Amino acid sequence: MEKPSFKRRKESRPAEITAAAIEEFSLNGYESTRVIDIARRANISKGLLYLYFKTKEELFKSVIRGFISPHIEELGSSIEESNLSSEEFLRGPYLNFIKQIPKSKIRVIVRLMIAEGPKYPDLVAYYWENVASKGLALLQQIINKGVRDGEFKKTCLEKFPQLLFSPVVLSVIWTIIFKNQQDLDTDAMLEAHVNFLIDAITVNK
Amino acid sequence: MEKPSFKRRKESRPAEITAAAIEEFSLNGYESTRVIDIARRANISKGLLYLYFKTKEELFKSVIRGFISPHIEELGSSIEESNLSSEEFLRGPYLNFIKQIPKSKIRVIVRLMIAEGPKYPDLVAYYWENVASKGLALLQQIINKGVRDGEFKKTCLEKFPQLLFSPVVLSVIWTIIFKNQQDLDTDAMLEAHVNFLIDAITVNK
DNA sequence: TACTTAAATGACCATTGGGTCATTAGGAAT
DNA sequence: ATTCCTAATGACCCAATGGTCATTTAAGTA
Repeated sequence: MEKPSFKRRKESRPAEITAAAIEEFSLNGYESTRVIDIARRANISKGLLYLYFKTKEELFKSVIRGFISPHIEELGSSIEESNLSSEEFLRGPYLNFIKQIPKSKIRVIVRLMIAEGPKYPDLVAYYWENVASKGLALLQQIINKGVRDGEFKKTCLEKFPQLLFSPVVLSVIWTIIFKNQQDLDTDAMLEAHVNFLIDAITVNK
Repeated sequence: MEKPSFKRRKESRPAEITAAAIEEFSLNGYESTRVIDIARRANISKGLLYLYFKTKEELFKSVIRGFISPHIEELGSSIEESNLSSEEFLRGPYLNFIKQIPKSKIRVIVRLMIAEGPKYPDLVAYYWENVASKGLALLQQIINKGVRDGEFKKTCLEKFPQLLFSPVVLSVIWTIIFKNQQDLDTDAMLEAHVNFLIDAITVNK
């Protein structure tokens, strides 16, 4: 347990540094985070950090990329279980997935993308291609399937699947900004929204 | 027109500086914006800027506060015209109001609040008290009135008026981040959303 | 045990950028 | 014209920080 002692651990270093970096970046954003603080949190010297990452910027990008991959997986696996009806999918895997978003560290990514995105277009492009566009396509797919199967009516959700997702965005932003002003029960809100939508677009009655 | 020449213009300086600051902050965020760049854009020296604003941080706060006031006015005046039914209000003044948000410089404020908010709690508090909470209250008021008047059904919008607003947030974020990836017709989306909601919650049929 | 490799250190460098202040000069008043 | 006040300047100061590199030391090997 103790301080693991400053031994040689080539393989585990990058992950440790990355983890430390997430913490620091999430605390202060990119610019105000000092490399030395990341190094200290990772229990290494500044010099060693620069042995594994060429620059602060490279570390930053590495952090974001590393953080995204796991979520792609998760997204992918949701698609697999698609023997469910569209309604079942939305009420089940989809709702569960989005419920955890405002509570997870995805907040950090969102904050960093908004704050630093304009300065790192290649990062945004990466994020778009690997996460956002895929998520959007998934939503569209689900909705279209519902319509095709006669489960859902034709609505603006076909054209703007973002509307299904927008409360998630609001939840994330809210928890970043207004955490100390007013709590928002994001679970309840997201669930209410899904119920509301399904109620509004299902065919029968 | 020419360079206005470096004359004494005590009264107009603060506004000029503030305007320049908005531009620069919106370009680079808070940290990466250098005071000298703001000064240059305002056609003054760095020293003069410090005659009108004690620190970079004070200037930052001043910018945000100055930017918010006008929008409070606008919000206020919307309430005045409340001889409209809730549906009319939503389709009319409300829709017009939100349509312009993703196109206006409010983007800058949102970006800065997300990026720097955690570091300036007093700014967030100010923003919450003067803008966010008021806007939320207005929404709630409209919805409640609709329900009271028998115009709307009882729905989750009563408890989560944020759901009415969430596509606006998504639009703003989208235009900040994915401007270069994929355009989003925010006008169409916001209009579609309002129509959709009203359709789903109006009582008759 | 002696030797070698490279992981790890931290003192150091160079630059950047917020903030200051002695000095200059516009323009109003006499 | 002369004087005076202060808006305006920009050279300067210094703390902070990203990045480097000569040196140290852990650990594998013969």
